[in-house]
Amino acid sequence: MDKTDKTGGVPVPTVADVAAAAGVSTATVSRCLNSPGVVSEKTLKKVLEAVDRLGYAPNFSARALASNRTNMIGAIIPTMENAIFARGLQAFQEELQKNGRTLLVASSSYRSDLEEEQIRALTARGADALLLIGYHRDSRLYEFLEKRRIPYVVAWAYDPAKPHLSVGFNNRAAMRQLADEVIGKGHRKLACISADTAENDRARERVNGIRDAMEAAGLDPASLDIIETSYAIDAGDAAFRALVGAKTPPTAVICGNDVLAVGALRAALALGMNVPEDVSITGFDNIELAGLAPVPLTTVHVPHRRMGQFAAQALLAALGGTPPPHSTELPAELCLRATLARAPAG
Amino acid sequence: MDKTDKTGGVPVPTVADVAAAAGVSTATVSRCLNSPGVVSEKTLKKVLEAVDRLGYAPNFSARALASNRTNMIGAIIPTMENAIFARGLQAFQEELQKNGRTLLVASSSYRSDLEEEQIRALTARGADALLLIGYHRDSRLYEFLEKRRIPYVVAWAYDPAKPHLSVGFNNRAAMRQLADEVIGKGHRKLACISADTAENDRARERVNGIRDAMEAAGLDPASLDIIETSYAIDAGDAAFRALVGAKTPPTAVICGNDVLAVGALRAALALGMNVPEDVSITGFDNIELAGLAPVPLTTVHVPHRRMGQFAAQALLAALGGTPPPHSTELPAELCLRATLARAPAG
DNA sequence: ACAAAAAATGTAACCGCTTACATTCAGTTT
DNA sequence: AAACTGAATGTAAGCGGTTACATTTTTTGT
Repeated sequence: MDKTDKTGGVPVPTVADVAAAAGVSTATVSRCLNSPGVVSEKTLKKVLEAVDRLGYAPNFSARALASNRTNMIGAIIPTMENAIFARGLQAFQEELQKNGRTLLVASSSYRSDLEEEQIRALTARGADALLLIGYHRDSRLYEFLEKRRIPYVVAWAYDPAKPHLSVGFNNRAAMRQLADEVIGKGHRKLACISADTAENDRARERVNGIRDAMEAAGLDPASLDIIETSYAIDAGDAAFRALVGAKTPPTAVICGNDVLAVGALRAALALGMNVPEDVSITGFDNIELAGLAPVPLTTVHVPHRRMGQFAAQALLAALGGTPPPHSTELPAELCLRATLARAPAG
Repeated sequence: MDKTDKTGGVPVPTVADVAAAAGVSTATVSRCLNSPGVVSEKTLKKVLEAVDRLGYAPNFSARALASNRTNMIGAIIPTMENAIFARGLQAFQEELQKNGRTLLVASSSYRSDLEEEQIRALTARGADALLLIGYHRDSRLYEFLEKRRIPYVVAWAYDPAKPHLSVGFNNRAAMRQLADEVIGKGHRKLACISADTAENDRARERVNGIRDAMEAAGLDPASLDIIETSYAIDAGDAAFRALVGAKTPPTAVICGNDVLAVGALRAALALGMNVPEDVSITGFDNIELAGLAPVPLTTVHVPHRRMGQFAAQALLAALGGTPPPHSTELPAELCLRATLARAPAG
């Protein structure tokens, strides 16, 4: 306690100071803080009293070094910009906090190369476990994590065939359900605005879900017009204009997420079309925006908060050992609003 | 390299391994990584070669313990739920990343007690610097940070009178500007839906801005109906209903942020009112939602991304020493859309 | 009351890295 | 060639905790 820290700040008390103040050894202080059960009532009280008299707080770097765990959990998400992951991330963080863990965040901007970099960066930083979005990534990375014994959970997707711990929903089935609904309304000429499907398994599965529905309904899946673009309102707007400019414009445009759908909707209205009378538009995610759009969006409700919370619990279980973590499939439910209606006659 | 890590994972190479492989001392390895300038070309190459042959990555906890800096920067924001802080936080993180720092996140749910807890938690975790939102907090906390010599930046607000490093805009002046515009449209009976002003200086300043405008226009500031509520769409909806139920309902409802405004707008439309013919509604922030609401929202545009980026730069400067950091006032500009119009005759 | 078992506490090594200081080495200067 | 530099490298002492193991204290059984 008598030495000032390197930056000239105020001296910060250490275990040794607390030990001295309480008249015990540093080991006992450490035990009082980490496994209070094994020390006697009397010393526990004595030590805790000293702790808060001195305002002691353990140095996490030292603790991390000695115990080989940082109590930090990393999350690598495609973006924090819009609400797609924000709610889930918030829930994830709340759950971690409740359990004394801290959240490390990095964003990959939907790029695999950046994601890889971030995974390595966060593990180097000592993240005890990781939250990852979707399954698509180089198998090298999965091997890296397995070798290092770093627990991870794949969220926002659920595929029982995949060997990874995951918490999410079946993107393909959810979109299939929505597409069934669309087709049930008499739409025959469908189009789709999607994120890049090459590196984004959720986007890919959603498109597959549409194809499944078409096939089941006797429509040719190849007749589905697909535009792949980035997840932005303007991109949705532009894509929609391209689609309706085609020789046989679709009567329904199924979008890979709500952001694209809102962009498409904006374009439709700007072009003087009536939604849903002239064209139906659907989204995916059910972010706040969806219910508040100029025409409330028909979409698929994704259980953001529960996903975040369950993902945190799964990782904590994986770290703590008990009970063993298990993958969880959460339901994604149709959310029917105003942008979907019967196909115009013709 | 011959010992396996505690969890039974694969052995992770250490400086000692690299040193042995390169035939130098650990000090030299450390220097190659941290100040390559002071070692000879030859050894540098030798060491770097060994580093990537062994796949060595420094252990950050050890590094942090030894060097007394973690290269992690903490951000404590009220919420990640909606887009209010998300864009800024994303920009903040990008800038940190570009400079080899990692972002630690905690959210306070707009509660001072939780914020205090988080500030202490993140500093205990070793955050080298902190991003804080707004000025309002116990002076004990500021003293704590000063004593510990932990740089911090206050963002989303800018008040030259405050002694803290800050990056943001003048909430009062920005709202004043908007209120001037509202009053200029002939509105005389104003109301305001705000977040709690007791613990939220940004909310408070915004309300003060409205009062400034009223005073300047010869209106009695005391005639401003204020409802304080939480930042949620439903809260805005409920507050609006309460306001229009009064004996002399306002012709313009100025909301503390876009989320509240969208709620108010929803309520107005649900009540069968025409916006802006029957009532004007304004927001604040210009989040994505604002431009896409059923009636596009008149609001104040806040430079989210630049704030995040500048805040990061200011902290990096404070840590690096050069150049010395300085507070920055960014402009917040009026964003006139459809929800504001002339007051109805009467 | 005494030995044995159990519980509580202390001692000290170690986690992996940085860095002050000591040492070595190569190049100048005289 | 000796003495003197300054640059490059090595040695080893921490950084602040945790924890295996040793030791002391308390409890239990007879």
